[in-house]
Amino acid sequence: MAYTSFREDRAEQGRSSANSRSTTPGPRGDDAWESLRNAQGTRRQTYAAHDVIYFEGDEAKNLYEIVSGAAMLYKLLPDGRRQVVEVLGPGDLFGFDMDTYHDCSAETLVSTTALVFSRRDVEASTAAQSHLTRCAMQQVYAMHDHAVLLGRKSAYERVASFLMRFVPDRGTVHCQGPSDEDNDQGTVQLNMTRQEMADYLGLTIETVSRVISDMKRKGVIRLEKHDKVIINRICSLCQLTGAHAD
Amino acid sequence: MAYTSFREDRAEQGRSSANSRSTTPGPRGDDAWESLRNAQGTRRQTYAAHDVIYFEGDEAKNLYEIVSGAAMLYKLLPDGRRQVVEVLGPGDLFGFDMDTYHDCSAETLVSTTALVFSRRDVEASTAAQSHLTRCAMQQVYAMHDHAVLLGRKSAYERVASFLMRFVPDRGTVHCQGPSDEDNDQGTVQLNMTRQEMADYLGLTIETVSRVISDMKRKGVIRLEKHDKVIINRICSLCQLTGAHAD
DNA sequence: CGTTTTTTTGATAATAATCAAATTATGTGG
DNA sequence: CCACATAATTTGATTATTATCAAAAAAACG
Repeated sequence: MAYTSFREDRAEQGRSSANSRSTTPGPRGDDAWESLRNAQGTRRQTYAAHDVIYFEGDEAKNLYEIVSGAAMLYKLLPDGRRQVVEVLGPGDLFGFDMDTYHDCSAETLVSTTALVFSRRDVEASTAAQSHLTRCAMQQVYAMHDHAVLLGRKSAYERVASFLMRFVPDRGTVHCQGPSDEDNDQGTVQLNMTRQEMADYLGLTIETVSRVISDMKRKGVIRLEKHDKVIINRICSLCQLTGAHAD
Repeated sequence: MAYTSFREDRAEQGRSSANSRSTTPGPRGDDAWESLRNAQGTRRQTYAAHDVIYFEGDEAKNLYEIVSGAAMLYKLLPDGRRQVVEVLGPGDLFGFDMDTYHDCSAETLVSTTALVFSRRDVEASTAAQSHLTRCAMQQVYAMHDHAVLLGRKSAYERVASFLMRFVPDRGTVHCQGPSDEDNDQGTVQLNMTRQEMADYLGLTIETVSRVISDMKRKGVIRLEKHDKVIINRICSLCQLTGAHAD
């Protein structure tokens, strides 16, 4: 089993979890959102890897939805320190700081296709607001988890948490353990450089590298070409995230 | 001039900044929100200081709006490490993880009055969604800033940033400098214990205490009774936040 | 006024950053 | 396809920052 670090299924997941509480058959706001995708002002845009989509401080005119690929949002301190605040994949929305100016810069990690919505269209559609709200809430959730990682986890725990994030159906509250007890492997395609990982995890590039090397030495993971991580036992890696009691 | 650490004017600020982009005279969603405040299922609740409003994992039935006072949201790791992820004041909304369960615990910092909205009412009002969206976006903004603080700032910079956060109209992009060049003082009433500050800033209680003592020694601030900070020169403190080039 | 809690201070240890160099991967033109 | 140049990653030695452990001082409370 192999999967990329940016789940194709994340949009679907959000949708289904949102529905789980509702007794109505389909998502309410998503029909409106679907029609926005075909609106006049909506266009499809492709970017190369490491293209800047917008800079922090640019006027916020558009809202973006990733169709395929991956992007990151980051902020810079004047002395050059960088913090990557979000890593986004298909189905994720960004740029919806629609009031005035973008609070972050946005850059692709790999070659990416995105839908670009105009502010006018989104604001005009009250029905689409509920989809927007749900996405914003989802991001607040993700940021809460990330605050725990940045504020309270060790370097080892941060890297382990980062890798686990890209393993589907594992490490979450709903985790049912391995489907096959004897073969609990997984493959994660890292679409980020060590520097990008470091800036996301609040570490230096050297520390990230050292932790990965150490995990390799301990037999937790195996590498293929620096950017492909084979997890030997997912459960073992999960134990290293700090999210488990034992 | 004295002000509490939890601005009474924050709700107003959010509203006015939201309007600045619009040519319509009044906020659109806020009328709907105002009517929700008087809805059937809405009640007013008061809490003592350090009351738990809900626990992480509790079913999310309600949405809360702080009328007066202050609260924090936090997450715990199984070994007891705590991260305070948000500090909230009047006008702020929380608990809107309405899908399933609360992702954080919520606790008051001081005695607090809140409006409690029922999930049903909020979901029924599509117009109110835009207010909800705006609040969620505002929280995403705040979390981005906090990620920079947690991931990239030193202990000294974290404490300085924390104090500056409660100085109105200063330290933001819109800061116009001191109104009176010779008297750039300010007073911040800390409504948090050292432990709560430490858990918010990703530090230990000892480090927070040491930084504050050091700022005192250097003449940047002055203390009154541990929880009242007098900033001698706001600009000097601002220089210590890491957000300035020089 | 004594007790309890919170905060501060001190000494030491641990973790991760920094500085420096080696190694490995990637890309290019012949 | 290979040699070379360039960029990214890894590894090593050392330092800096913050955590931890321990105790004293100050504040809050009944």
